[in-house]
Amino acid sequence: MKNEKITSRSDDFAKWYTDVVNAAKLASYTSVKGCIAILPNGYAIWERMQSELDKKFKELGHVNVQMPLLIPESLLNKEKELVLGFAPEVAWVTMGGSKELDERLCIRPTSETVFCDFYKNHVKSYKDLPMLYNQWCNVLRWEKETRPFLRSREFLWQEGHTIHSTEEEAKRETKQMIEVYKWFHHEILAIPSIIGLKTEKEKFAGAEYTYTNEALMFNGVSLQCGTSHYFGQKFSKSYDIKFTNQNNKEEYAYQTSWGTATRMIGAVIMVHGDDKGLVLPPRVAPKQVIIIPIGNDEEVINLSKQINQKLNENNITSSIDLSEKSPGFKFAEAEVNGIPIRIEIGKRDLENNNITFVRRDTGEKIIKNKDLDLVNFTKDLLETIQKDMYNRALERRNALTFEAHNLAEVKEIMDKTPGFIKACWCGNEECEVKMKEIKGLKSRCILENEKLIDDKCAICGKKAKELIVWGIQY
RNA sequence: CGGGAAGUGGCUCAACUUGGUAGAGCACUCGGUUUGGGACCGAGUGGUUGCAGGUUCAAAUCCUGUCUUCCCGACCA
Repeated sequence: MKNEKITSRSDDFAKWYTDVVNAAKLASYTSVKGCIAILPNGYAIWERMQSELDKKFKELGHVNVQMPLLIPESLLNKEKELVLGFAPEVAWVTMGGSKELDERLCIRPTSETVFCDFYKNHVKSYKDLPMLYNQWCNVLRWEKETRPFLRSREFLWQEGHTIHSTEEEAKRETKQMIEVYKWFHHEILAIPSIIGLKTEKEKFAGAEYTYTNEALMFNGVSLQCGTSHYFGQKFSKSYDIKFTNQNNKEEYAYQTSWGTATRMIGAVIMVHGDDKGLVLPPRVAPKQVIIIPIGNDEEVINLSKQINQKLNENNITSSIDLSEKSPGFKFAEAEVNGIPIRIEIGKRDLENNNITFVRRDTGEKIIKNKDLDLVNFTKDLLETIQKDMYNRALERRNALTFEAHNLAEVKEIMDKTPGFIKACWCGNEECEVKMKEIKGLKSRCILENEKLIDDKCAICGKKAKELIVWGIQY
């Protein structure tokens, strides 16, 4: 008897998604709209993501700091474009105890302003630069429609804020960090994302330009998974951040910021999950192996414990399910939780000198002699699963990536399925607005290194300037 | 923010139309038998019906407001 029903992914994708979040115990709703409780299973995934990203950030010279949660209104107001961009979704603190505050404080939706305020007082000389700061924190944005992980009001993220003495160095940082996000998605999350510039209309408020990392979910809907912004001297001029350069002249500093959030957990679910629940890529799985002994036979339990210990001693995260549940229950639970490899050991195996490996991604059962080279076999299998998951996701993305040469073709594609649609664009915002009329299509990003597929804009027919990937988004 | 649906033990739902003081399955606890795809038998624990107010002798049930969730749309740095 099933106690956790998961709606089929093909019947109702949205329902399937929330069913998986619940069944895998990743998050739970709370009494505040858009503020979810991230449960141990969900948080463990976030910790794996943090640990991989944090390591990479530090390798590249970044250090972690923690800035305040509250931002005085006057400070926020210094950068006009940023204020205009964020104003509709900012929450305010107006009272301190029972006393009304002289100046209201905003709960950070992002921390450019606070970092600028800090840099203003701490950047004196070119010798102080660059400062490569990052913080792991929560932010609050008063979203109207919320969904667990994908769009919540409060969410966890990291925001890097760097400040440099030259334009060139800051631009290099911007590009480098979007490449980090791409690397992370491809190598760790097994998600074949694409990166490119946002159009003027879609870029971050206050940025000179924005790079984005865009992933395609199983149902063909896009999800922005990480952005990296080049600010040039825009913020440093608004916040008066000057340094003395090598020629003893005052100069405004050059800045960047980049961030990615718990939304990536949603991406992992929607790219890899199936009707049985979550499927985790081994490199981000908090538990890579679960051992399920069948029956209470002493020999079975002992062998299970030995295997568990050996795997853990060799940097494979393994655990053993010794609960009183029936084997079938344990199998189903391991599946809903997305654990990449399940090892089954029962009397039947022992009699034949076997242990059974089961892949979560394919369901394939692999029966091996129990004297196999356990550690190397498991490591290889985990790598195979990681690679296969990436390739399947890539195949799916390719199958949902289309080219269109005019609006009629765009409509025809969208009538069948959403996806990434490559089409040329003249650079005019009016054409973006027009495209949006087709089921809400927006430009995801500009493809920089691909040849134009047309010399005309697919929307207005004027001279094409860019090749754009269009899509609908979460 | 507009349109629609729904909130009843941890979960899924019944009782609501026709007001009379809440019931089932699963989960949980205990005992026993089991264990290769979500085990079985027996005995228990647990809710005053999202929240607030109103009508009434009496409200899960009728009315008003509000909050939360889901779907569609708008918005989404």
